[in-house]
Amino acid sequence: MSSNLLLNDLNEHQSIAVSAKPGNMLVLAGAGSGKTKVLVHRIAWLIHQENYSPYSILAVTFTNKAAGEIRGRIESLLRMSTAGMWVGTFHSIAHRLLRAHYLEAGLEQNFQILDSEDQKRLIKRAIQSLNLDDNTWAPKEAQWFINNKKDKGIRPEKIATNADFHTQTMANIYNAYEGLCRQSNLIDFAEILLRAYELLLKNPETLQHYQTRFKSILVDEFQDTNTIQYRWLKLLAHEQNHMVIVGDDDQSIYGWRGAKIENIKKFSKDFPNASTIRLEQNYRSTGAILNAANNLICHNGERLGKKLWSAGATGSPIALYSAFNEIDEAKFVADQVLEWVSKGYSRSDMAVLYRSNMQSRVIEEQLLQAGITYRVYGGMRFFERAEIKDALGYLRLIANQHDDAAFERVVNQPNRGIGDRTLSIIRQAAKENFCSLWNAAVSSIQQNILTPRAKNSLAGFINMIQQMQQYSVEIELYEITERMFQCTGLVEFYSLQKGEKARSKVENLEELVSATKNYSIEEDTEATVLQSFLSHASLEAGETQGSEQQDCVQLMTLHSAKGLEFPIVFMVGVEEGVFPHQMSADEPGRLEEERRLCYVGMTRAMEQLYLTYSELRRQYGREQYHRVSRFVQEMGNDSLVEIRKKIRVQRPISSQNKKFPSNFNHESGLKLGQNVRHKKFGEGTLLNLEGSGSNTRVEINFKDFGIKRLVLSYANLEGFS
DNA sequence: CCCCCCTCCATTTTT
DNA sequence: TGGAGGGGGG
Repeated sequence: MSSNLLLNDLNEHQSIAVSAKPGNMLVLAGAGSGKTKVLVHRIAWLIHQENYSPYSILAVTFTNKAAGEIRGRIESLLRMSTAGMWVGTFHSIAHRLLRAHYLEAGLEQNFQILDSEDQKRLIKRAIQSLNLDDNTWAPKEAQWFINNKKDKGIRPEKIATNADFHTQTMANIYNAYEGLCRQSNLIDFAEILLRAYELLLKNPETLQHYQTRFKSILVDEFQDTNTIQYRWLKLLAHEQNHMVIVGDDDQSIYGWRGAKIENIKKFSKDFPNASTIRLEQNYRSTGAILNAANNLICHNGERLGKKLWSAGATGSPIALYSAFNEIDEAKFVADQVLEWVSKGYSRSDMAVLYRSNMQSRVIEEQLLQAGITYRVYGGMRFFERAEIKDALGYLRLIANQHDDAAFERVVNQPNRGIGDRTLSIIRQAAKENFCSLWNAAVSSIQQNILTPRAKNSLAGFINMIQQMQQYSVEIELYEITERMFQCTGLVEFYSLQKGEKARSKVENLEELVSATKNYSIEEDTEATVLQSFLSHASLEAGETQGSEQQDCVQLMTLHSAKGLEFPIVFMVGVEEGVFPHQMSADEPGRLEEERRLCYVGMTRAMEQLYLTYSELRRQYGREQYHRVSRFVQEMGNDSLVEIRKKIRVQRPISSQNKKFPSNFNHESGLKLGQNVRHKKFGEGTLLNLEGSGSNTRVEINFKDFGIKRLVLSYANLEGFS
């Protein structure tokens, strides 16, 4: 491949970035400026022009999707396999290091990954093991605390002993949780990064090996790196290698989960010889959209500075629609979709972007009513589904009996008579002997401290796992899975249940078998295929929906829209309190992140951007008036045009009125709002009446006792007026 | 031991 | 308003 070909369809700045002499480089790449293209071409350039071995390249991303895209584009550009190249997410690369150096990292060979749900369960156990109340000490909050500390590289012993009681207790929970993880040979997501960092920090020889191996380190979406990710990258840096970081401070929208926008500035400081290249030419959006986006983002202070421009047409102005209520807003979107479809656009050319997931409901209802197919992004992924996690739980126990998280999950799933009573005895034993639940279960069978029934069931369970474990070394992965389904009765359990839900669960389990059939081990480690598959399942949770729909409107949050583009974009709920969100509006820093989120949303649109807001919105069961978002005004009015529609939509009669029309007559002869007297509670007003005959229930607001629900036939009410 | 009802709560998400 | 989780009852 000639250098010409690699630089052929690049603009001046892209070309400079791609063909620069090897050295540290910061590429500030605006939205739609060909960031991935530069990354991919840079890698190709290093290989072809600078004679870098693919083996010496490390490319890091945040999502599997981005990593896959880089891989695919390199492969099609260079027509070579990327097998020797390290291209992956922070987590997958850190995991790869841990696999290769598990001893130095203080792990056992068969360590497995804990996803956030499992993590929460284990934290809950840690809380209980400290004899703390898990209502006062919410596992969710502790989980946040622990992950937050890990993201900053802080271990429990490093948390000041003179800290306040709350922090102290949290540190204790953190510590106890770490103990449980060690015992079960498990690591959570944050731990993968922290361990990999500590591995390199504590083993200079290993560090040196990778420093000399990776001659070029390329990082995508650098503005999203957190403290530990940055430190890890900095460790890998060396005089003899160089780093190319690509990012956009204006698109930093993950501050709330630890991303440090400052890392970009830190990079320039820590690598003073790094050159900076700006990619400002946008190939995606019309001039009108870019103009408004630029205007908006100028309201943020402390920017590195960047102004998107386009060589293309100005296009039509951004359309602003002021809806009467959220139903009207959704109807407007549906109407416009139909109009664009009639002009020849595909439904999949259009996306509806919203700030929070709950906003999708009304939109979905109206699209459904208009007969428009749609797809909602987000939600359960394949490997996160309960039935899949059950199956994986069994596979994990087969791979490692001391995996407490897996043990807890499947020991009584499907029900085999090992209830909470038995389990708490096992948990107690495990706690006292500092051993895994598995060992505790085995010894409590031997010691005869369980009821015969429980003992039997438990012994059966232990036996079953042991047997499957024995088989597992001889047979293929999919055979292990199929056999596991037979032995555990998991598929049978779901297929005996009725309904659409149960049917899809069985289908998912079958899908898991085909996933195991298709799986082939990616890299050579000492890990077994089973272990490797389990890691794969944890690190790559899979698609949201099993099968891609053909042609449908895309519904997603603004966050999940990052990196995507659509000819037509609807940004809905552009109101104060919704966007910017109420909870982010007060703090200047968080407001700026909301503004960046708005910027990200706008720059998704290629041809036409709609902004809609609703004057009246039903939220949390009450109606509230909203003003248009401050962001709209900040966009300036030279690229905006307001759309008006004549039809006004009335809200349907509220559900309460539907249930009880005004002429409602109950067989009891009682009327809502009527005064009644009760022997014990005295006088009150009848609020509600449900059911009939002996099942009739009443809700009464008593003067002295407040609202009570009673069964009418027992209440002996006396009506009066 | 399971199911139902009540209460409480309510951004954004990847790995 | 609606979903999830906890507690109580059958």
